[in-house]
Amino acid sequence: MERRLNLEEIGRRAGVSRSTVSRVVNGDRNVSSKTKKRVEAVIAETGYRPHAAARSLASNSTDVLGLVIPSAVETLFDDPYFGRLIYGISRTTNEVRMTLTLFLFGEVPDESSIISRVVSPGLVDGVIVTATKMGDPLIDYLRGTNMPFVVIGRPDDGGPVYSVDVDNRGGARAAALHLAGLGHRRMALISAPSSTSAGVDRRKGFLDGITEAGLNLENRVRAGDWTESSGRRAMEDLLPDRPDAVFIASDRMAVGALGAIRDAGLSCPKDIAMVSFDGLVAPDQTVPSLTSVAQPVSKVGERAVRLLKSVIDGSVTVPECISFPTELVIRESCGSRLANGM
Amino acid sequence: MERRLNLEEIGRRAGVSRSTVSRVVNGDRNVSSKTKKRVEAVIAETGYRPHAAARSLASNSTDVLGLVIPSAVETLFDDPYFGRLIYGISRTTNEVRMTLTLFLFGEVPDESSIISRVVSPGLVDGVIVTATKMGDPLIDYLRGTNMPFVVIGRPDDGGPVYSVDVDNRGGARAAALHLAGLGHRRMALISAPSSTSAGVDRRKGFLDGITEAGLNLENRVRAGDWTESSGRRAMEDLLPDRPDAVFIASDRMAVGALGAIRDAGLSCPKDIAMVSFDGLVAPDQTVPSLTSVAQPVSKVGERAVRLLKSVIDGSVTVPECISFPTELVIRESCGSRLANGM
DNA sequence: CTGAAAGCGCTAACAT
DNA sequence: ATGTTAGCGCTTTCAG
Repeated sequence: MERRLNLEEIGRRAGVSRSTVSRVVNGDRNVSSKTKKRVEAVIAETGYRPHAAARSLASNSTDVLGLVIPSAVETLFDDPYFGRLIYGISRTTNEVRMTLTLFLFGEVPDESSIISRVVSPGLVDGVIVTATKMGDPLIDYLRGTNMPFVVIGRPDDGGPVYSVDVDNRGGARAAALHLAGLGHRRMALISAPSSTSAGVDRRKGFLDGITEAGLNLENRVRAGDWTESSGRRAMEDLLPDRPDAVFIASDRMAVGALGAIRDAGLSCPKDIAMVSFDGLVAPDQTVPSLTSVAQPVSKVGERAVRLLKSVIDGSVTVPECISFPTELVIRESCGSRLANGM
Repeated sequence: MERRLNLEEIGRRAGVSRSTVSRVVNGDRNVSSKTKKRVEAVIAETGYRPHAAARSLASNSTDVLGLVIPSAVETLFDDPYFGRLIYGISRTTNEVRMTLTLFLFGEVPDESSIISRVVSPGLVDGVIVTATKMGDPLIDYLRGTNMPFVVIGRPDDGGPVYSVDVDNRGGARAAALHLAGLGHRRMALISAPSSTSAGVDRRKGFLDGITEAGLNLENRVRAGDWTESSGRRAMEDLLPDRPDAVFIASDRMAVGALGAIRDAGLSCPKDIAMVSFDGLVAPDQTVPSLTSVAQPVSKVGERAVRLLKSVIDGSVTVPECISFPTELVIRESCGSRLANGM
């Protein structure tokens, strides 16, 4: 009859106690190398793997971390942002030898049942929360639990949290100043939803720059929803107002806008110059290539994991907001190479 | 002093035993409604949540399922396929009240350590394996364990597994016949990697159709790697051979190819007709809109979850391969509307 | 309908 | 360096 493969059984076969086997498995130094060899041999030949749940229960730590993505179902398919972010998070999670659990909120009815699972003790050691809508109750809810969490983005109410963000405002401001420096006067904005912190900050930053340059937008402002088609529609809607340059709050929307410009028989950057945000579209994927405010997405993911780990193990205890700089990557769509005679 | 919140403590406060509380939590019918009310009240006011690890250990089931995506890092960012698939899987996982854990293999060194975590008992009840390279040892490895698993795609060696796939071959064949019916004779193929089953099957299917139509491809075949830029390069490389129509094994690559055609001063579909595969690009995202063999990606994900659940709970015990039909969605890029005078 | 009691497989403090 | 022991919080017979 087959015995269940556990510490006790491995110990029996190796002629040691279960504690010793546990020590070997966990790399405890207090084991003679002779014993260690023997135990490792038994483990190898039996294919023994420790039972994760038992280990979690006894050690009160799961080595699992959760990634919560609420209400972003539409853009998740369409925007390379989340793929990149998940990649950065996943890679780092592997690196620190943990496991990643994904909590994707789709429709609203999911929400409460998922939330309660997120904070269920013994499932994850901590969570990363991303793409939170401004005023999302999730943050407050998490504050009320003792589940460690890190927010990606800027939580709206300014309350103390651990967070990782990029300098959306500064990046968008730089875009405005760059376009103004190129001589554009009738600038326009295609913004992202003001329900997200990135949307709000990029809008503010662009307006900062516009104001600094002594310009204004008049009515040349349209709202997109991160999707390519929303960018196209916004651009179509904007064309009658004859902007000479436009800042678009995401690459994905910019790709849509490029289509609208082309369809209207106009040329970017000659008729309309364009700067977008993200830096996630390769130069050879669009004509013209996109001048874009690049954000280090996978670094953000990596940092969020490391920060969360520090919060979990108690090495960081005072809320900190990490912000990564953004960088204006100049390519063709802004027309500055043309302007410089290149 | 604060007591730990567990079954025992809830029972103490409600004046019942821990067993009764457990019954209430798990919806056991053998509890008087009076007792049930009282216990539920205590649970609500204390915010008690059962300890997942303890539950897993005692019940020998985690209610967690794993999604394994090996070696697909490049396309994960770029191709809407994985977003859609993850969405379908995640939605269904929520629906059946389970939790989803993500195992993303990045670089090779990750692999063995992740694999061993995947099959670690007490972590997940079963896994869905996707995007497996042909000949990937992972399938064989999983066969050697008693971890339930479902493969998305077609495992290469034909051994018995539970799998969910789409009719790649039939769909690609339909594409060939459609183009042939439109009168094209110098057809071309931009294929996907032959290291993947979808790549192989779409290629075979297209060749089936070409042969049936009494045509051949001569040397008008190029290989892409699923990315947009590979599609662009392949198309550029193909143009000197003057194809009058091309089948491209994925939408993403087709978008790249469209750019190459445009840059060459040619027109799709007038100069080159095009049919691609996936049906994942909205009609308004490209000009012309893509005629594409649509596959029901999120349904595949949903079915995989349900099948896996059946395997886990033992209600399905004989390996079955589920295949979803594909559907040729005719839009502009194939030129059939022009041909019909529409 | 409810309670008592025996584990699930592991960790960690303690003892030797 | 190794073994002993007492839980971790839950489910699940088994009694009653």
